[in-house]
Amino acid sequence: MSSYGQFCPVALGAEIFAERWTPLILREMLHGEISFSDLHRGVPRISKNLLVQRLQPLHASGIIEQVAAGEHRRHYRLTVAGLALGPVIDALGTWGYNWASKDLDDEHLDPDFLMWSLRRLLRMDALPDERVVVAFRFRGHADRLYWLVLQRSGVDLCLHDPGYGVSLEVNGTVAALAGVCLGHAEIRRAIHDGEVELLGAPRHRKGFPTWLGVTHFAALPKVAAAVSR
Amino acid sequence: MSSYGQFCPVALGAEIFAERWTPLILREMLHGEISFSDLHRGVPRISKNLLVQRLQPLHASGIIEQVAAGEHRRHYRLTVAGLALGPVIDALGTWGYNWASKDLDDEHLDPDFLMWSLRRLLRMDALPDERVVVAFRFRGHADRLYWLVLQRSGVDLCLHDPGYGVSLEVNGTVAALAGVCLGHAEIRRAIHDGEVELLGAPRHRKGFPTWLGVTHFAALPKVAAAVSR
DNA sequence: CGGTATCCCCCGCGATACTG
DNA sequence: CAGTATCGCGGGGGATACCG
Repeated sequence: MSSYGQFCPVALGAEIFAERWTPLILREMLHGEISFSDLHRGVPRISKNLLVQRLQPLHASGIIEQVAAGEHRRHYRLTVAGLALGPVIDALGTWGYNWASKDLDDEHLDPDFLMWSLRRLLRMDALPDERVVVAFRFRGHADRLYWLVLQRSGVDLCLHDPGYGVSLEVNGTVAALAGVCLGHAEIRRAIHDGEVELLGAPRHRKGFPTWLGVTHFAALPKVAAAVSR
Repeated sequence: MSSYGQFCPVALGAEIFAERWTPLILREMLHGEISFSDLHRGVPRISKNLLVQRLQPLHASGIIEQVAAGEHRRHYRLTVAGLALGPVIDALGTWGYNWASKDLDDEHLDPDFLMWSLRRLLRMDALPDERVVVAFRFRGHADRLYWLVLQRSGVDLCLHDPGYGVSLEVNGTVAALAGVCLGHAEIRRAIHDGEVELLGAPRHRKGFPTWLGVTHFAALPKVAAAVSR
């Protein structure tokens, strides 16, 4: 029995929404049409099997649908009912931002997800005209390297050297850059404090801080009583 | 691993909120201080074991706390951080009301929960001065009887005849009365259509429709596109 | 009332391989 | 890329009994 057995609107909503992984899947889909692979990149710790299992009831409930995306490609997209879940995601994220995002433990600081977030938060209009390749290396994760290929026409995240040469190297802690994404820290201050180190030509070191955006939750009025736990 | 591994506020919120049963538990607690037993009555299909298991992380996260309630009694209560989850419950219920409350299947129409809802939705100020005992019997659930003891000083729900004598007898379908609670149907119309039958003195049959309230979600602006599924 | 303690079963989920 | 198929395990959770 997967039903709560209640006709209460909260219970009816929870049957669909309050399922493990589902809020994260919906969060990704709120950014627009998306392919299965990109969806998986946004929620990397879910298995493909389980992702499919989560998408099925969302489809059956009329919350998502599939649309053709070129030859032999399909994308997922929210329906009107799915878009109506936006305020729920927003309310949940607002709570999470105010009450749970201050002291993050290592468990929440996956560099894969950080890179995917940095990619999403890039301020496209602030990027330089030339192509810039930025390499990232994180303390405590020496085994993983990332390359961000920045162009105004589009941005790529690579796990292997794309071969164009590296314009800027970023070394730092995941915590510091996550704090920047969340708007809890200033990138320039993190650099000054040595939590993030930039290696490259001065124009790229100067430019980098201007390319990064922050989550839209950072624009919320702060809750004074919110404590770190 | 119970963490999503993401520092995103939505993920951080979901780790706590999007757990099975948790939204229903929080919904009950938003009504104010509550004892373990009453909490269980509002979520009758959860086991006591599991209810305790769900309360523990809420306590550890600083969302709920326990307060003394007389000698040897304790109640649960939301903290400030817990009250801040109110907008999330509200957003979820709003979605559920608009997109999932139109066509309910039997699985969602548990008479136990209906009675608990009726009890909560009674308009205390509209009750008569005298004590009135209302007995309920539902089609398809002939084995279960309920008595609602109405007094302006307080209301009791009993599973055994309280012995004061019965002033009014209500026979009907769970679906019809659930529709009334949700504001989808008018109780007078349900009576006229034979979905609900009242047996008793005329003044009680006249009074009964005035005693019932509807969920506050019914006051929302209707979403035109919302379909029944 | 307000929970613990214990037993045990099932299925949710991860790992791995495969397909069009 | 976009999933499906299969196997196997672990623990989530139901049932029941107990306790202060």
